[in-house]
Amino acid sequence: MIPSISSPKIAFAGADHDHRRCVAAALAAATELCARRGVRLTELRRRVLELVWRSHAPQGAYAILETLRRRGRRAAPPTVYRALEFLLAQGLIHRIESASAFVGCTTPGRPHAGHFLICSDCGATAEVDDSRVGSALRDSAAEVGFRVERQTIELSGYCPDCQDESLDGEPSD
Amino acid sequence: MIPSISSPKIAFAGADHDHRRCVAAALAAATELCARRGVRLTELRRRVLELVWRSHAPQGAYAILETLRRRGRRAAPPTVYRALEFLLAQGLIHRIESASAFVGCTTPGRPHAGHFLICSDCGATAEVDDSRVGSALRDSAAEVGFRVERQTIELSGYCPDCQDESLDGEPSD
DNA sequence: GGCGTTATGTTATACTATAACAGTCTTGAG
DNA sequence: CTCAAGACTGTTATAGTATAACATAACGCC
Ligand SMILES: [Zn+2]
Ligand SMILES: [Zn+2]
Ligand SMILES: [Zn+2]
Ligand SMILES: [Zn+2]
Repeated sequence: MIPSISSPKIAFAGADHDHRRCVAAALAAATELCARRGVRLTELRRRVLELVWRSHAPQGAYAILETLRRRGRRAAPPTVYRALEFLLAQGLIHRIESASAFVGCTTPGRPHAGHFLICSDCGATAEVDDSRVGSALRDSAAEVGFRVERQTIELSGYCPDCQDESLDGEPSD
Repeated sequence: MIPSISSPKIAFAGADHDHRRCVAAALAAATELCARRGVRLTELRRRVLELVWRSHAPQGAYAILETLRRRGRRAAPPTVYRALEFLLAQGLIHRIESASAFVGCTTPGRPHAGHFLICSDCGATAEVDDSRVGSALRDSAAEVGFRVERQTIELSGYCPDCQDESLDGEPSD
């Protein structure tokens, strides 16, 4: 195994990527998925999903609310939280506990239990599903007789882009 | 491998254990540690630590506040949060992000990055430090060029005691 | 169109956490 | 011992996150 020079796996969307494609793909997948399941991706839910996908950094509920209002929609906290609740239930978004914020799911459609890499600098978040992590956790839990139902795995640190920048002389603060 | 009959590792304090010993041990360790580091485990901080250790279930800041007040101490939210901040900095407690609550550290004294098993039924929480999990996560992050600074790993599910109970006929909900 | 169900609007409130400043206690230098 | 600097705590106010409860509106089936 010679991983040294080979390009790393892609996990973080580059700073230059065409994000409109991300959003469009997420909305298309959500539309298809909800249709297949016979649940309603209403206009409000679609707009909230779109705002969650506004960036790859987790979005707070009140930031979403604020934007909805600026765009002319009547909205209060329950408006947003109910939409988020629906999107969570459908597996279209995830909640980042350590940030009290929400991020779009990159592989909706089937159950999956991955983990998140969250850049402390730019906020960019990558969703990773690594079987080694899952099995290590399952083994570890099984050894003490614990039955796992839900997992929250969030690693904070620095994404490739922000590590590079810190070399360029920007005082890390 | 025949794990069936062999007793599992101990991670969860049994429902019957003498919890006063847990508290006493935690306070003693904290006293010793703070003395060695030259930081002050004041009366308030000690009392807050004791209240965090009131149970193996994570304790909310406002529950601690409430108890402090009932016991006659003048206290407001900052009183508690400042003490919790100190205890976190000294590694005497951990914050459970998915519960916005705090739990005593079972192995204070040196840096460690383990994970938590949290019973959805009784709340009991076990702190586990499994090298396989750590290395799986580190490998996984390294492959995508992510530099990990902090990790939040919280597994929700059912502890051995509560799995047993659910078999005893108690309707699961 | 009537009607049950689902979704959204609206108001109020609970829960979690921190800012800002004042007063008190501890500690060590002189 | 005294006092000044720093650390700790008290106090008030407010920010940020989330939900309860009830009213109204939209949908979808008959
Ligand atoms: Zn993108
Ligand atoms: Zn970054
Ligand atoms: Zn105990
Ligand atoms: Zn339990």
